[in-house]
Amino acid sequence: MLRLTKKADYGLMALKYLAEHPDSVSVSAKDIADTYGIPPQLLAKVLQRLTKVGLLRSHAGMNGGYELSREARRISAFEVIHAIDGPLFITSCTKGSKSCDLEPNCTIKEPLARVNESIAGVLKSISIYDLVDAETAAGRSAEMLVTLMHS
Amino acid sequence: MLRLTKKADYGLMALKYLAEHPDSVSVSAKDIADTYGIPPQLLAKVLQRLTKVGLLRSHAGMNGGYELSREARRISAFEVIHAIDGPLFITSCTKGSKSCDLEPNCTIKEPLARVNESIAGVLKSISIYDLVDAETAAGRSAEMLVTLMHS
DNA sequence: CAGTATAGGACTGATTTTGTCGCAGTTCAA
DNA sequence: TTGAACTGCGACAAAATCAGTCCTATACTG
Repeated sequence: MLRLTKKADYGLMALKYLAEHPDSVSVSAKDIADTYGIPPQLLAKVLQRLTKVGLLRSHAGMNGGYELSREARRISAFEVIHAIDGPLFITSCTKGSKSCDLEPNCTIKEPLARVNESIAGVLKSISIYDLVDAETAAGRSAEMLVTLMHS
Repeated sequence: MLRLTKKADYGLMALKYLAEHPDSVSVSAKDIADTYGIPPQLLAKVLQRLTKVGLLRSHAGMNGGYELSREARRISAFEVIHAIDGPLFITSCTKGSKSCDLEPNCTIKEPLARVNESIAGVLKSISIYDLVDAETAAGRSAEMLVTLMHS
């Protein structure tokens, strides 16, 4: 439960790949798909969406491909996931603007909104760069938070 | 994306209801389903599962129903969600014990494990009681964490 | 122009989620 | 002791979502 779609996974992996290859001017969707064994056309769509929201810059034609539009350190996992999977709602009732259709009202929605924010916060604190170098400050801070919350 | 199933929602709502009615010896699935407009048989299954994992005590027969097996303060949202939706994995690749089937290896899985733990931590810090009284310490601590992470 | 890429719509199949049905066992109370 | 009101559970059906493919158009390079 509570898991990312494969598309979001693919997107994060692709961005990580791009962050690891800053030398290459641009990398094609096929290149990335091949190295990870991802269906190329599916990854292409994911990258197209990430381009649309401005996280990537695309370059059509021969030797074309994608590149990060910002440095990896300034792209959060949240942005990627949000772009691909849509808005983050932990409760199944909150569908966009419309309120819960359950009778009196979804009495649980409001208190869980905080949880939602907490999770979004965690995701926002993780950058693509953190995926490359797992031993980074943000990673450690996330760990710290866990222990902090357990206390 | 990243949302609970309706079953988990129903489960949380039901537990909250039970926490709000400690006077009643036991409440039937139908009672709760009626007050919230939830399909009764579906809620019944959810409650059966929660009983199975020991969060509820059931009582068959006339005037039967369910009651919390512990005080609301000592039942976490995590336990409920875990019981209903299964283990919490943010990456779609981590299916149980088996590692990712993506080619070299899902390079993203390991760094996201921390995120997973952070989210689990947030969920563990929220009790059923917190859902009843949204202005509780744990709720505030969760809020605090969000601001802390944004800094 | 030929080849390689992105852009994107339409569509199909797989998987998951949601909800229903039917039946067996339990308890209570008239 | 019988029937109504419950839980417990497996099998199914319906609906929604996700994953993946196909096809066509367009853009850029040499």
